[in-house]
Amino acid sequence: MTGPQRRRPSRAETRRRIIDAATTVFARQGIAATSLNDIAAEAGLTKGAVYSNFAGRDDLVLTIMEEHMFERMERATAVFAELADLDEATSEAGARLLAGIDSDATWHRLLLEYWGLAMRNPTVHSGLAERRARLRAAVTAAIGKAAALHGVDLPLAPEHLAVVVLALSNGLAVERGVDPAAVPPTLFGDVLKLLVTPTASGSAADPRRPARPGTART
Amino acid sequence: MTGPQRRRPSRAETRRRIIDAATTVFARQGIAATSLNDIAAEAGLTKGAVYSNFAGRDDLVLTIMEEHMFERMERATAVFAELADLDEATSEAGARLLAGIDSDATWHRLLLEYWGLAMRNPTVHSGLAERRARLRAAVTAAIGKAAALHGVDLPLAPEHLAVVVLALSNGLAVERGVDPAAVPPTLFGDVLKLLVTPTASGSAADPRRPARPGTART
DNA sequence: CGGTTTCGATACCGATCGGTATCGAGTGAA
DNA sequence: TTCACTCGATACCGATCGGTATCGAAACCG
Repeated sequence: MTGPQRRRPSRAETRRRIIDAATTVFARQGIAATSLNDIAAEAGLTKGAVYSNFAGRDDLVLTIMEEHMFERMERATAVFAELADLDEATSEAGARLLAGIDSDATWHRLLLEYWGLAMRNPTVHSGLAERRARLRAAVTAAIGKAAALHGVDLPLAPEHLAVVVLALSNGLAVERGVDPAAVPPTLFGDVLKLLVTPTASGSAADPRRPARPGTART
Repeated sequence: MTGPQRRRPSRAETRRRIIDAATTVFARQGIAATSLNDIAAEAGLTKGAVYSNFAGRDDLVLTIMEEHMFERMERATAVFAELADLDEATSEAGARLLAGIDSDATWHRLLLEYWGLAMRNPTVHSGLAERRARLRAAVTAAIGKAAALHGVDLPLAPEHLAVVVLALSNGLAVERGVDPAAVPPTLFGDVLKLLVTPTASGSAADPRRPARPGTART
């Protein structure tokens, strides 16, 4: 006996092959420049297989982005690991975030292109907003936890700090894509350190406190 | 006499109408989703007029982005105006930058989409890199000038601070596009303040510098 | 084994794309 | 007034798009 050899791949296998192929081609060409034929060809299948497993192009794109966003959120919280020293924690987190910018460069491109779609499509926008809010909440929690661990008074609210970290992650990815030399390896960590270090004049989020008297010039 | 009435618009006029129309349609639909017919129709012309004034679609796109980048660079340096008080300067700069994020929201979308194209097209990439380097230099100079004016020792090198400001501008634009409520109006200014305020433990970018002894300054 | 269902390949559709060839009206100079 | 030239409208091209209809083989099931 040759065993229970499948003559036809299971539906789940086919679907996964399509998703993986689409991910590959999206990373190579971008979402807008990729046709269903490109995806099917990459998967060694035809358009028929795609339409048998997905409602259409939009459905396929949405599925892929959802999956990647889910996978990515889990890693995002792991960045703010529990380290004993605050300086080490910030520089380490910064290093990991910058490393993520490089290793997930294609992902950043995809996300920003998807963001562009979301800006013009309410349905896509609401989906992205929901995912993004969840990611923001996760990062916020991780930051708050790390701050409590090191017993530091953050000059910014954890939720605001989370927004800044996410913004920097995307923004620095853009700058690094344009000119890698413009974004030195320690920059993210340096900025992080400044953002978590309490100032002599108190919280920046509480502007009622007077400015530093030493530098006051009229 | 009815005067020297032009029976046919000048070439420059037609070219400008096309550029303006393309800018409008790009802002509405994005670059990738806009066809030459869309542009021509918006301008009240036809494809023939476009091909008579531009080498092709890519040439038109490049022309528009170049023009906008040039216009934008001039405004970027004006953000760091000369204000007497440092706190006021940072919050004012932050407010202007955030206002720019809102008012130029469509521009940010266009720039990020163009960035996505540049990531996959070496020619576009080099052009964008050159423009971006110039913008970075301009912001760097403006920051250095403002720092000197206020007599403050920046914890980060002006050129690095410029990169962070540019990154935050794009990154916060993304977050604000997803969820405006996630980016409070004072956030940019608050972050800026933290980034220009010397820390008690010394400069993060230049650890050799000793801790700041009070307000003493060279 | 046989009838039914599933699934993906194939062929095909209308629409639209960027780009080109052509042509006629508008234009400036002789 | 004439003539060479400019410039944009028009018609058209091949290619390609997302999507659909169909059909045969494999798989499932009683």
